[in-house]
Amino acid sequence: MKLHNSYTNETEDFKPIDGNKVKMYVCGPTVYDYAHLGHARCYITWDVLYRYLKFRGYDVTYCRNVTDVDDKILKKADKEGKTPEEVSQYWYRQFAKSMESLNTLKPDVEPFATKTLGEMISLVKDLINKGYAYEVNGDVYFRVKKFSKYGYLSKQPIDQLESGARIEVGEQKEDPLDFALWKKDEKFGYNSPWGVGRPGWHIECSAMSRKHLGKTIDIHAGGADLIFPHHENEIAQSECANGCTFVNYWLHNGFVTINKEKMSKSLGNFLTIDELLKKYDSNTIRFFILTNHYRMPVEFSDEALTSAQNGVKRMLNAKQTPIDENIDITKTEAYEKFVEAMDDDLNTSKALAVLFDLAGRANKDELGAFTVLYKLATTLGFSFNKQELSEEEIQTALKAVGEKTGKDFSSMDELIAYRKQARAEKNWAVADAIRISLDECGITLKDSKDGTVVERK
RNA sequence: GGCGACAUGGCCAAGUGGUAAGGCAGAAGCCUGCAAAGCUUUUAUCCCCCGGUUCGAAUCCGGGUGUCGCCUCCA
Repeated sequence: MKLHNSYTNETEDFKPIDGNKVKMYVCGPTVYDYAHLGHARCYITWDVLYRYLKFRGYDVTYCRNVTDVDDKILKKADKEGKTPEEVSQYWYRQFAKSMESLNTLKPDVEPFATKTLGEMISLVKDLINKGYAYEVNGDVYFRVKKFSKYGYLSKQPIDQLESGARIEVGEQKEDPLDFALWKKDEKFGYNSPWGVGRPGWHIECSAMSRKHLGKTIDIHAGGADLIFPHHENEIAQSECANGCTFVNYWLHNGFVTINKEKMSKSLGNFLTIDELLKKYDSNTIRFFILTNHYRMPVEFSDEALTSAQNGVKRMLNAKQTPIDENIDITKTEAYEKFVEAMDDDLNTSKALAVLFDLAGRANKDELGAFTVLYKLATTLGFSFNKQELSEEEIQTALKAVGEKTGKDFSSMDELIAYRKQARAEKNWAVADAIRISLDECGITLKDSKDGTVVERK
């Protein structure tokens, strides 16, 4: 399989360090606010990679950290009169819920920064001992100029970076390029050899990655906005401390844009996952994201989401047959095409075309087509679980139909039976009134040879 | 200013040297009491513009134009 490595800027053959074992790290969220569609894209993309690697037989260890020590968390805690732990715990739960709603798999390891402080401190110590870092009045900085490969990932000439670098008030860096590994913080800090303070953001990932996956890992992924400075700094820290390559494959996803601008917290032009899920289901959001290649920008619009909704409906509403476990899907042409597409740097757009072809064949009663569709679509993280109508929805609908027809219905079955009778008597007016009334309640009624079904629109 | 990416039908999008996948929307037909769903058919002599290389380019090279991103926290 081939993956595009941001470090070399080339699409390379993927070869794990150790046989079929894959160590994969994804930069997780800083938990202080709602996750938005941009986050959804990132975590869905890497969820698909995780699922696909497993599908291809790799033994994957997926680590995604939680940054629970950060200026923004402290600010929020201060503002709301809560402890930083209360804030981060609350928002972590929200994040976890959103991820679950989006049908992403839980990472194998989900470390919290505050639970990895020992490793961070030992990493900073290593860097100081090797001369790559220095302490000034309780702050510790990394000596960027000592690491000759600095700027390689972001393709930035060092002199260019230099012209943009600034020393903030209160900082005592040797060089404007240097970045903080540890910041003095007497109010919210933790004990360290340099006094009470907090870790810098970049050291967190270096430490959590080393602790849970080791010194050299196969894949490190995240949003393209993390390339500089976050990932650049991680490389500097890890490679200087460990004396070996940090990551073999750097993978970065593109942004979600809205009105052609990057969707982000700072611009305030974001849609939260929760808001979105009120209007569109998780399959729709996943489909919307997977129609584009993961490195390309994706423009959000309601039109695009509606188009995704219609598309995914066609794909997943294919005529279902029981899953036949006797079918060896790897022997099918669809599997070959699917794998060829996905092996090519996760060409999900092409992979979806394979699924549409299978859906069409399932609808034409081709034996086994649905089984293959089911297995491949779930590999991309789509869910075939139809959301049942809730009791509340049913009661509301029964009431609405009751008012229209002047009849009391105690159950949906009774309603359907009544309508069946009406149809048998060619009482189209009643039959149609019921269907229209249900439609107004957001429920679609379909008549087919096999009977009548009702489902959410 | 430095660095990077992108430009394909009404919309989204794949394709990176051999004659334009797929989805959405639209149209026609079949099916249906009518719908919905499904099935069948149908929509780009052309891939931002101008040059060049080649038997042959959307695909390679040069030059434009436009859009976006990173260079500060950011998925």
